[in-house]
Amino acid sequence: MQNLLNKKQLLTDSVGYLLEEELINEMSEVAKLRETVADEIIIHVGDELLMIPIVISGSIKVSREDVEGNELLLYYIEGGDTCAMTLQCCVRKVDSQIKATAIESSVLLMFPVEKMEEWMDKYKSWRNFIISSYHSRMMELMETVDAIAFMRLDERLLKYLTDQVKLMGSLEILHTHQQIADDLHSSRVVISRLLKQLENKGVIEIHRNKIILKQF
Amino acid sequence: MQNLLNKKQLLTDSVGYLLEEELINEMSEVAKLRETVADEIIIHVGDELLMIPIVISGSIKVSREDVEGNELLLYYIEGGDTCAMTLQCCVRKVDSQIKATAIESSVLLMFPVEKMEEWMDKYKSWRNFIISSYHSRMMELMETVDAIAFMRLDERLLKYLTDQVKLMGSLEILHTHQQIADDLHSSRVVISRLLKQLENKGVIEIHRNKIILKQF
DNA sequence: GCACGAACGTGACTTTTGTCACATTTTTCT
DNA sequence: AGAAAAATGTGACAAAAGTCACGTTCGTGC
Repeated sequence: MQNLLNKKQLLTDSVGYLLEEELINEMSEVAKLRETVADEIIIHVGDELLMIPIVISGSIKVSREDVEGNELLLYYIEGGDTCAMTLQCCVRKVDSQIKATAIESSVLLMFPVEKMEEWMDKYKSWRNFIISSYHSRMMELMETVDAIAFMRLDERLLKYLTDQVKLMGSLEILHTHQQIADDLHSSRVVISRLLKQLENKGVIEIHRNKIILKQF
Repeated sequence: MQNLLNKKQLLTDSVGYLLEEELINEMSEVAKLRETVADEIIIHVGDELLMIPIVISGSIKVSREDVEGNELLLYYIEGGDTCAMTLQCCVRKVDSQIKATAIESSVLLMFPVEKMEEWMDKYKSWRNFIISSYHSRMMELMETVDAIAFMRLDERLLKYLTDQVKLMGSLEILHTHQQIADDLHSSRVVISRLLKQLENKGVIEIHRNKIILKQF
């Protein structure tokens, strides 16, 4: 019971301004709580998707990974949002095309597909929520396409750093050069080189496992 | 009256297997017919979106374009499909982020946003149609991301040519090297060079304004 | 303290892609 | 036919990014 009240509170705090109380109540009843630590992988490429997550707090990184292990960051999902794409993957019983990783300790609530489909019919607010989620993801994906297609790697790197700062609300980026290289689908050596250039320009400070953005 | 029956027929033929008759009837009443010739631009970047198209026949090319005139093909929309993204753009009164071009003479039916929102509440089949459209576009966008991020230009070029062949149902690709360069966001010289390599390998034949794919 | 591994720095070189300049061919328009 | 425009071919060069090899620094655990 405490648990149920707890879930309702989490939902009210994160998506209460979007969804009506009756729906929140229904959601509280079927939600499964999942807590993650930083760097925990939530969904692997090829996973069968049985439940759909809503992010309550924290941040999730969604990335693409091909057969050869190439990786590329697509977008982030923050508190109060969901990855609606998983819904259709679920319905169509398609395995996950993406990898989802918590980039900080996060709280998720997981919902069964059947309920989500039921809510689509029953609640207008839910429909708006899902469509809006699709739209946001789509826009973010377009931004990613823009970056890969039109920007040079040094520009993408700077964008990555500022995005990270905005997301985490801290000027300190706690990543190794290798991790950044993975997210941008580049190599460690190249990223180190470009970071050094940014340091020489006075834009960042490089420390072990940490980069500090000096001008924002 | 003839016109109305005509629209109903077009809708039945293209999306009749997805949407119920009552909805098709409603759609026929508000649809505006739009016919395009090949290479006609249907939506420019920055256009205010007032109506949402459903492609009845033909093929539409959706591409991204940034301020400096850089261009990149994102995906195609074929008969029986829609660009659901425009719906949300419409609702939120956001200007178009993409350019849509007919790649052959095509027939579209245009619908007002208000009706589309109304149908979202009223018809389950419409909801599925829209969600499914979002999902397909998302998947295609991911494939594009994969291509830009993980493939070399020669591989992307070959993929572009085979995609084109599949789409148009003809082994003859009626494009100039410049057009291909634009779609892939590269330069004419580079594309000419890579095409010549493909010709030397026996994969294609190069003619003026035309490329013939020899092995598929 | 020392060994070890992880993270980072760096020079030399290669591959991929883009750019420039100019030649050639084909089509279009008088 | 002849001029102009569009499409393509090509060599030389430059820039961006990736790769390789190896060195250095830093922190942890024994």
